[in-house]
Amino acid sequence: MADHPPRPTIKTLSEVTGFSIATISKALNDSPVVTQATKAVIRQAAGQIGYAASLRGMSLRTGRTYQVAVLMPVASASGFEWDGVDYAQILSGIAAGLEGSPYRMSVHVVRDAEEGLATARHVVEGHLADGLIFSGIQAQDARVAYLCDAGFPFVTLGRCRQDLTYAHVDVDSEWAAWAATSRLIAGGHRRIALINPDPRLSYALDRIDGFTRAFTQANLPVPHDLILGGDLSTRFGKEAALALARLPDPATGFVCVNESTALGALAGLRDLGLTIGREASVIAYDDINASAYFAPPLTTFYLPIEDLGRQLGGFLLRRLAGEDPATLQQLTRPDLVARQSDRLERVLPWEGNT
Amino acid sequence: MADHPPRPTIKTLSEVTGFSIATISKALNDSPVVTQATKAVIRQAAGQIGYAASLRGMSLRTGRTYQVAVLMPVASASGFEWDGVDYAQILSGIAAGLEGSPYRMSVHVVRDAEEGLATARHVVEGHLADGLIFSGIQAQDARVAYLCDAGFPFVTLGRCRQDLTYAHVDVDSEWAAWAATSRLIAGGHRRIALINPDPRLSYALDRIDGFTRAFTQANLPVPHDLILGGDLSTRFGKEAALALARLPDPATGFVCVNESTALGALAGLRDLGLTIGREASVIAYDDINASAYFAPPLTTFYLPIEDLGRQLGGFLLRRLAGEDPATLQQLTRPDLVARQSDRLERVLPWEGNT
DNA sequence: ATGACGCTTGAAATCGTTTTTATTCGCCGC
DNA sequence: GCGGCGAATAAAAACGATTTCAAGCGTCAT
Repeated sequence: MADHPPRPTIKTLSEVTGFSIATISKALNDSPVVTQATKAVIRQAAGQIGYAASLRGMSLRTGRTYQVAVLMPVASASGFEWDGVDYAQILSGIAAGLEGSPYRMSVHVVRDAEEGLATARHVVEGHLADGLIFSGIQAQDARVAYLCDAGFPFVTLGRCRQDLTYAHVDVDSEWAAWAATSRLIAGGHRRIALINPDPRLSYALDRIDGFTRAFTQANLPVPHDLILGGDLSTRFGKEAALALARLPDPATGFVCVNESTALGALAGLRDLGLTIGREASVIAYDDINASAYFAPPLTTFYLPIEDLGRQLGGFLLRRLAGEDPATLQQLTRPDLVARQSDRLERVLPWEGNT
Repeated sequence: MADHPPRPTIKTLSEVTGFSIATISKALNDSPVVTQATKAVIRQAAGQIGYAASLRGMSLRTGRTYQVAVLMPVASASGFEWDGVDYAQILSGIAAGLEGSPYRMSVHVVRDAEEGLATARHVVEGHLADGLIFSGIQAQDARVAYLCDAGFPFVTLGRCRQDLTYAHVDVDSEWAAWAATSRLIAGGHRRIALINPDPRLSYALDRIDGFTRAFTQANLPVPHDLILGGDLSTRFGKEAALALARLPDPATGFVCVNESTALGALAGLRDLGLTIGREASVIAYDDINASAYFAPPLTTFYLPIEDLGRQLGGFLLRRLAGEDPATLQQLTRPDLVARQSDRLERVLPWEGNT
């Protein structure tokens, strides 16, 4: 190991300037008790010798860690199948939202919701971080309940269905599912499938709500038999599409939860010899801009997940500054990106009547 | 905020057991100066009251942070185009490799190599972590050189081309490119393109080497004009394939750097009305198991990136324990996953001669 | 003249560990 | 009987910051 020159501490700065360490500390923290003149001298000297407060020292004294913990879900259950979620982009956004603050980001990998709760507990009880960010919110979410109860600052990507006040950023899944379904209905589809994630997830329920609303608004029966919940893997998308398209009264429209499942659905429909855009239509949530390159390019609802991450980071910072969580809530509506035709081109028996 | 019962410190434990905090500390660190009997008593009591040493305190005293920093590259340059890299899986692997140790993982987002160097410097000089893990190694990599020089423990995913000894995990890209190219040559292709990443990356050069070796071994001229370097985006894959397939003497075989570019290449070739698997063939590196669902399913070389991550974590732990970096080096050969036909089916002028 | 009062700065305590040094105590040898 | 030694534990210093409280020092009213 090469030996670096020892990094300056507050003591070094004290010797250099002649002020006591107490004054130095107060000056650098902009305390009102020290004169502007003194502050100026100290700041100047600090810049001069390249002093930066040691997070370790601060941390021990203040009890704060200057760390933000992020719970990153990873779908090891499905054997690391691709799930179409670019979590790196979310992390990138969070980091961007934290930029300029002294907070750094630590990432904890969690395999499922139970492990998520255990990790949250661990972080809180071990004071491993000052705040928490996580996603994959369930309708009844034990982590949200626990953290609210513990009074620990956190922001979630997604909302649970419990009556709790907490900071969150979310996407209007109900609206998106409604819009996607309505679009397919307008294109002549009647047998529309909803390829959904794990039904315990809050946004899975939101999507079902939107899906249902589209049918009731159009005065059509809701095809409950075409709602399938699974994981986000391409494999599930394919299996689901195959099953749904092989029914006696098959599905012709598919509202997929994301691009990964949509890719699977396309593969399944292709295997059945169906031409997408003519005999079947697929619509998806789009996190990563890949559906533009599918065959055919898919109509999607685009979520700027990097922006959402940025919001998460920003909200957590404000929450840490003491802001009321009730004011830190945001709902984003995804943008429609129309690509492939959603029109069913075979003869529609009900066409004449409309 | 709800108030927790204050977490037990070493002082609490001292009061409970009657031993001094010095003895407690030594006992828990298994120092030989304290008797087995005393250790047993102290450990028992520690378990009883649920004592866990505060990382803050340890950190301040020892100078260690018990953190491992990971530099996560994010391709914001291309406007968050999908790059087909599931960094979450790598992080998951690293976390798995770190499991059981007191080390946690902090993630620093870096946009390019320069920022990577700046962040590495910041981590080292600010003592933000005890070790570093990063990827995207360039042939001449400033980060590797700096960290070697500073004597800071690190492990890389990838090898640079400088004569330095450091811990690393890598994939045999030379071999993979050779194998992919050879396979296409055997399938009758002569105009084979290499869709490569940024040519400053070390593995980009490895791939060119393997590509070249396949041609020289087959006594064929190397089509230097068909080597294109860009980013990992689907967009680049498409643009590259379009350009290469429109040449007067067009490429018919495409060795892509990953599934994202391969998806783009497929889209481009499809736009030109070419049938993949008959008039053109595409082979790729496969990180995420998505190519099985492409049209047609692609032949790939599969990289188990979660395993690589695990190795990275394990190696760093051993490096932190003082192990010689020369013993912490590993090269993995990816597995061939044969899917689509690599055979060129139009009439081959040279077929008669072989 | 003196005590109270601002105003600014300094001394000291504190956070929870580890590590160096000191202390206690029994025992052995002379 | 006493110095010395080894083994076990205790005391104290240190890491680098923040925070509480005290101190110095003009100014002004009494």
